[in-house]
Amino acid sequence: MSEQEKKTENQILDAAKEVFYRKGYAGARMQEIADEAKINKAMLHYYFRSKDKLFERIFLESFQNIFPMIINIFVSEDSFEKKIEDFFEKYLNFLLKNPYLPGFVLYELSHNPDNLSKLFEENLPLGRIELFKNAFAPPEGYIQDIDPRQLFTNLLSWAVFPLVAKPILSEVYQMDKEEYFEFINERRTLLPKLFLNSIREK
Amino acid sequence: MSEQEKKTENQILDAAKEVFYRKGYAGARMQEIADEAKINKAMLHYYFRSKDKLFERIFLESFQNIFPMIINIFVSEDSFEKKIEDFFEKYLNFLLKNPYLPGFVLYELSHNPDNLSKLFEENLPLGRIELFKNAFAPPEGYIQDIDPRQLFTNLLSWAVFPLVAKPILSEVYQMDKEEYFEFINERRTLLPKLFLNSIREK
DNA sequence: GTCTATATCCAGATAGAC
DNA sequence: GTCTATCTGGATATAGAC
Repeated sequence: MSEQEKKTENQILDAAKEVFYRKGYAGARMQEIADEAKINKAMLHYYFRSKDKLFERIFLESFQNIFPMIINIFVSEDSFEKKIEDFFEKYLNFLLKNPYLPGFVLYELSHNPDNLSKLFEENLPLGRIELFKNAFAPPEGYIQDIDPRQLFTNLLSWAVFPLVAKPILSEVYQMDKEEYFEFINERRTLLPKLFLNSIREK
Repeated sequence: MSEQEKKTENQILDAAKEVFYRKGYAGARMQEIADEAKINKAMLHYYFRSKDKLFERIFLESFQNIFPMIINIFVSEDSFEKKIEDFFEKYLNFLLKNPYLPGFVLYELSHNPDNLSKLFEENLPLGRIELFKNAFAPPEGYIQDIDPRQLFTNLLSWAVFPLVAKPILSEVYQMDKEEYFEFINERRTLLPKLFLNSIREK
């Protein structure tokens, strides 16, 4: 593949990501992607054959981007507290750079649950339940009799939801883009404290 | 309006809600709504003129359903602890009965942010910031120097996110529909404890 | 008010010249 | 590989008979 082809392909992929993230699969238009990529509509089909194929490419990349970081953090040998800190620090950082990603993946998954289990099998390590049980057992000093999956859900909720709900929350709180960014940014240090507090044995 | 008309209209509204919730605005098809309502496609237009108008009706109703309960709970004269308990109890109960509602509203809002502020102005009480400041000031015994909006965000995240992310989480946790329902149900009593813990002064 | 048939439009995809 | 022009299917919407 020539340099020029590579460049065009990347232009298309960037544009497609942009449009699919904003509009979703059903709402996206090939014409809009072409405009955004500053190329001709026919070229899209030349490079990617169909809207489906182009979408699949974008979706898979996005999907695969979401999980590795979480898993890596939790299989590490660090202390429980360090894992929690790392999670919020790194994951919020990642989400701030890709604010539309979680909403996109969540939405498309819940509207096309068909290949969901296949997707997970192919892209996530087996034995993921055991992984949670082990990685998510709070040590002494913390409440013991809580389903680790509840705790993990809480962790994820605090990190992801404020980005998915950005349009609503920034409206309710009357924040502009920068203020909301800063609001999320504060959570990087706030959430580890609150989360550990929430399960601390008294 | 006759009884028969009323009945037909309700059939359509129920069907439209079902389909829009599952597919979103762009993905929904008038034909599918007609089938679901067991009527003719032309009847849809006779009753609601256009897809846009039908959607608007469904969306507005859904939007208005989400907020009143939250507000009512937090402007009550109950103790802070009671408010938190009430919130999770009632709101999770509501969400369990309407599992697709939050995802639908979140998604459509983030993809059509145009009329968002108008929507809020017309459907939510003024001075909502003051409302949060007052309703969300934790009393003595709790950490004081945290932005109340952060706390409210945390509250909402724990309640709403697990439903929006149901397809993913139930897959990761390998739960079927009933198990996931029970999983959410457990949170009604779990979350108040954890949330209050998270901000308790030591 | 309800239906069938049809108009209109638009989006995805392709043909074919260069 | 890139473009213009065009095909085709499908979706919203309407006309018009009953």
